[in-house]
Amino acid sequence: MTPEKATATAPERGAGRAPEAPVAALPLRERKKLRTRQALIDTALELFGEHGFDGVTLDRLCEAVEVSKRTFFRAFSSKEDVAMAPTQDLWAAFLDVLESRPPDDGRLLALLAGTLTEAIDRMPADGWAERALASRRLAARTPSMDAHGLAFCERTTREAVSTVTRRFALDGPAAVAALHTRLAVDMLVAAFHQAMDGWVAQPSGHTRADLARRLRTACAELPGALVGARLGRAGGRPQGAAGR
Amino acid sequence: MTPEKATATAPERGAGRAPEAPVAALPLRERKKLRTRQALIDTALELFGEHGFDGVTLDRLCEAVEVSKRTFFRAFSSKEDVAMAPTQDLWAAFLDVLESRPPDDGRLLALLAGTLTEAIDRMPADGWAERALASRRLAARTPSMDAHGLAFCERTTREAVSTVTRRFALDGPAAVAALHTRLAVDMLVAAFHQAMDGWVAQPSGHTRADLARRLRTACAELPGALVGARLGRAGGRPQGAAGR
DNA sequence: CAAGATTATGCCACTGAGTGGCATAAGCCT
DNA sequence: AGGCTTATGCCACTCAGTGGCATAATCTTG
Repeated sequence: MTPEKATATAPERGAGRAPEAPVAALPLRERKKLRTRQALIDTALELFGEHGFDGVTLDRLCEAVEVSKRTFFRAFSSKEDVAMAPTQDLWAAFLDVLESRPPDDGRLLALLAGTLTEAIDRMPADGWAERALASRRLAARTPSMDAHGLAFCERTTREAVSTVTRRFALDGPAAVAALHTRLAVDMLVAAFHQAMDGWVAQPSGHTRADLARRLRTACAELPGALVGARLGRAGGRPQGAAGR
Repeated sequence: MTPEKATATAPERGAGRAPEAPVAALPLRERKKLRTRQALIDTALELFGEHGFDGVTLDRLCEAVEVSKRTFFRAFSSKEDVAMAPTQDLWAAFLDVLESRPPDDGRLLALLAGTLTEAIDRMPADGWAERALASRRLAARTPSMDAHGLAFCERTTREAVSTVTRRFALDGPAAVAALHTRLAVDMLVAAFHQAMDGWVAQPSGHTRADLARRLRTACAELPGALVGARLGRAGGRPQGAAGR
């Protein structure tokens, strides 16, 4: 009723995560929308973290942010959507970087890994890591979020494949190239998941830099997993655990 | 109300997909339950195929099978679930085979691929391929099914990793072995998806054998995707694919 | 700066998925 | 056959998500 709706909640958290547009210098209307959106994300992550994803109804969330449910669904496509905003922002940046990256002569996988690393770098320094962490921890214990996350990942993968196909020429017959592209992106995703899992699991030190480091490590392990992963001779000396 | 509920629909389609139990020789009660389940699957695939996933309400489906909605939810955990039964059966068989497979000295990925091939072989010869095809085509145009499918795949992957970890010793440090195992399973999944996509896309010849063949092909391409996928010199001769 | 065109929001009613409780009927066991 | 177990049907309910329409805010133009 009163003019200020979302203004009350999340008062000065201006730092948005708009990939390319400078936050200010936007029409007032847009800025307001972004603020509402961000307030919904922050409040949602907070409430979900406290009471669990299923323990908070949309009505409750909307009430907390002082926004109608109708408005919520104009900003997000589903309840899961709002809780996955950090991940979605990352991959949106990934596609963005991929789109503008100069052609390369090296390996496709290296190109993709570099692109994702740069995307991580582009995330806002202020609160992204915290939000991403909260989001991932939530997803880990919320099946429906996990499902939506996977679906989003799949959509993104397809888009990445399409972009790569359009922008970068691959050696070999077209059919084989298509196969390789898809598999390469899948491998990047697998490595990223691996990195994310480790990153989330650690007790502290959740920085973007550390996530990027873990991504590099996981990518470096890919060849080993493919070529080197041999089954042991059932009882061979367990020098295995010594390594770490 | 009348005693025969699901008997009317899907009268003689006895061939279930129970992985290990002989269909007959089960308590009557169980057989009835299985019949209802199968009737729900068949009718669902039929109705969904005709009117789209969102074009059929559960009430309509339940009415067609003459079963109450409550009963539906005792057989399936969600609307998506019923439409994904074929895929779920396949992976259940995969885990089953993996559990009872003798240790091996070769590559992990080869072991996994062989296991999945055997699982494909175990699917009922009569109608599985048709159901799987209908299910996949439906999933392709139904986001929520896609999401659920991915989530199921993820759960299965975790279980497979856990089984491999328990039953097969891997060379190398434990942490690296865990990494390799997960990545190897992910690669198998990627290859399987690739195979499935091609299989579904072809106009005819949807047999289990052909699916298995496509799986082998996709697995064979994995090394190429990892090691060989080089970005072309923008016109350099395509000798890249030769390496295999 | 005022008036009109845009566009976001709130409110209301509605569909449809999914759940819990309880009575009943079917299959099961002895 | 009679009692036990378990599946089913029915009913009422919660909650996610949508469409329509009136209102109010922002933007644009003269």
